[in-house]
Amino acid sequence: MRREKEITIYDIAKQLDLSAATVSRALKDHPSINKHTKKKIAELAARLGYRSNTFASNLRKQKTNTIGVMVHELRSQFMTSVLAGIEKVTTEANYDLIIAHSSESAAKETANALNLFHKRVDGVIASLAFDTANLDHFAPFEKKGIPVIFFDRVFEDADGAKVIIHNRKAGYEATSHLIEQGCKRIAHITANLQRNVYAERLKGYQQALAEHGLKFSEKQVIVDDLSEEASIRSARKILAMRPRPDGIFITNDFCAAVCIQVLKEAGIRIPEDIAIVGFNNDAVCKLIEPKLSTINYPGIEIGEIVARNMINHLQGHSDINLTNTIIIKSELIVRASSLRKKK
Amino acid sequence: MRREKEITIYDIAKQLDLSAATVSRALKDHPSINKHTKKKIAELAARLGYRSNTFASNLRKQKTNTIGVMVHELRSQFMTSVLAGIEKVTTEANYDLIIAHSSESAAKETANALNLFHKRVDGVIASLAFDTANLDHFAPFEKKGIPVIFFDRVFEDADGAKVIIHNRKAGYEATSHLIEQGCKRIAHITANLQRNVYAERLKGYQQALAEHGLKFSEKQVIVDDLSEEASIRSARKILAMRPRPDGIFITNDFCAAVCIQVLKEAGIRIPEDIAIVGFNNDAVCKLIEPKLSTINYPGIEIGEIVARNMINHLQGHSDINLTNTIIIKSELIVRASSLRKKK
DNA sequence: TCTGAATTTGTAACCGATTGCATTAAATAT
DNA sequence: ATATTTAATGCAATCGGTTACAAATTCAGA
Repeated sequence: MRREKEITIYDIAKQLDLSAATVSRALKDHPSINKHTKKKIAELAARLGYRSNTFASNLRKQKTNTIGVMVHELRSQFMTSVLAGIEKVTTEANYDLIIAHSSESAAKETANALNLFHKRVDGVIASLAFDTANLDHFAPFEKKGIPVIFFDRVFEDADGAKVIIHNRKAGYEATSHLIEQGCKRIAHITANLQRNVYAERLKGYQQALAEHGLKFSEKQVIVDDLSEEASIRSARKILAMRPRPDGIFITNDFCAAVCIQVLKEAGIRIPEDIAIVGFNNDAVCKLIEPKLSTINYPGIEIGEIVARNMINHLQGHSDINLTNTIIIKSELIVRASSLRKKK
Repeated sequence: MRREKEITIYDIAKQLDLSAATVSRALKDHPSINKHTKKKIAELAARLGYRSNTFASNLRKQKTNTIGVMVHELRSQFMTSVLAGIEKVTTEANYDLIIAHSSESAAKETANALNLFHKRVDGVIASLAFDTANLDHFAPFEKKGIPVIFFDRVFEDADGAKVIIHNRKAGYEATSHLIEQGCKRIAHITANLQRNVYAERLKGYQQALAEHGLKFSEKQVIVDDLSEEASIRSARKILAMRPRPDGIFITNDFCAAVCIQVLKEAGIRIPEDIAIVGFNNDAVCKLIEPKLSTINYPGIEIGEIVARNMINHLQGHSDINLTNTIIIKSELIVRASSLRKKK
């Protein structure tokens, strides 16, 4: 298991009686190298199993060809879809990814940002943690001119590029749909309202209520953390409400699935007694009984668009500093959990 | 947005009238540097916003501090759990990850291996694609002495380190459980039998049948690809069997969830008419109706153990070439989908 | 045959951190 | 006061690829 010596451009140069400069240029198809020479070099390189040393190259070029991705959680359908989309685009463009996840902790997010900064990523793609209160930890990137693009969880008022869906509109559509299905007392289960996604969905919910002459009450809004335990807690709160809600807009499919289960066990019929709309269009929507109405939040597309913008910026084809916000289409998908009226 | 000049150890050295060597040693806490000097250097480094250049360091040290992870699919609970486990351990040890996924294609897997090889990862952690037929594409790593550890989908007979569960035992327990619940005609839905995980589970299934005096028939084994469409196809095949099975051991939870849905729609009662056991213990198990019995396949632990072994090897604390196979504990979790008898 | 341009290749200085081998200074022993 | 350790720091080469600039070669046109 003795390691073979690594082949360098100097080895190739020596064998062909050329200079390292010529080999270097030939291997990257520089126009001023003779075609015939290029072919000889390429052949020998292949035969010797030459592999370019990225570190030497990066050191000299002062580029890392690496993009940092900061996410709040890896283990959700949505996030893995986003990552798959990012990966597709960046791989094609020959960029590496460093994926860092904060486990929903602002402290860990700060540490991750610092780490990526030290690793000298060329750009950062980020979705904020549950309790992130400001963007100070992204300041070093800005100071050095390193592009940062946010997606999903963002500060909508902050400067900087972001890719999001129209959360308010989505919340509005989900709630309006419940109203159209005859719901009069619609509750809302959501998470930390400091996060734009939840705050905006709430606004959409309120707007729909207002426009249809239903009055809004803070008591109908349950804020917790979307974990399994929180979901059970939330469902129990719904059961305890008097009068009981006849519709719920839940800001996450997994949470909705757990709630449905608790409600069903308590003898509630869905959608007859309570109609429910979730959010994200995770695979679980189609597996539970009844199937879950939801808002389609297309992770792959989001990932592809974020990554495409990043790459274009890094390669000088465009400038994200001129872009502020990109809004991706999302739409309501109606399934059995909210369908009371036959068309 | 003008980029500030990057600070190097030379800048620090000059300002303190020291040599770069001293600064380099001080920053990594080398014992032969005076405590007082170290403190001065650390302070100035912090004040100037110094960040070490990984490329220069890697180039000199001939190490990348990067581990390549090759997976067949990102978008499953199991795999993201494994990744979370790997990430936890490698981050602590200050290693980066490059994650490459093959989308279940052997061709893409080969390309990924080559890519990681050129990126000079220090080690590789891999789970094989659906149709990978040999390990030739890992030969370059072996030749250079780069450690490769396989997990989940492996070639059990091949040399090399691997981390797996006892799939045959798991298949045996799942099937035995169904038999104990009174099932007489037990079908098995699985995937490509070239993959050890499926082949072994099948063996366990056969063994359980044999030991309990039930006869095995190839007609009771359905092999497809575990996608949603395949799962529907498989469920329809079950419905068409005469006599109809009264128990099914399905080698994947998602597939089992889809099957249950199709069967329920056809009027089959679960578990009364057909009892079902899945595999993996994904979140979906507890969300569907009835809740799914399954084999707990602990992704996080697998990831942590694989990564821990890799790091220990890389740091010289142990040698994976002396290890062959690590078997992780897995166990049957009984839920409503298979529970016919009350205790 | 000679000149200027075009083509092709070479020279050498980087990029920034690491480390074996001095060297110097300070402390201890004789 | 001198010899011997011990502690602290410096020197300089090295890792491998890139690129501005210089040099050599070839070719066309006069």
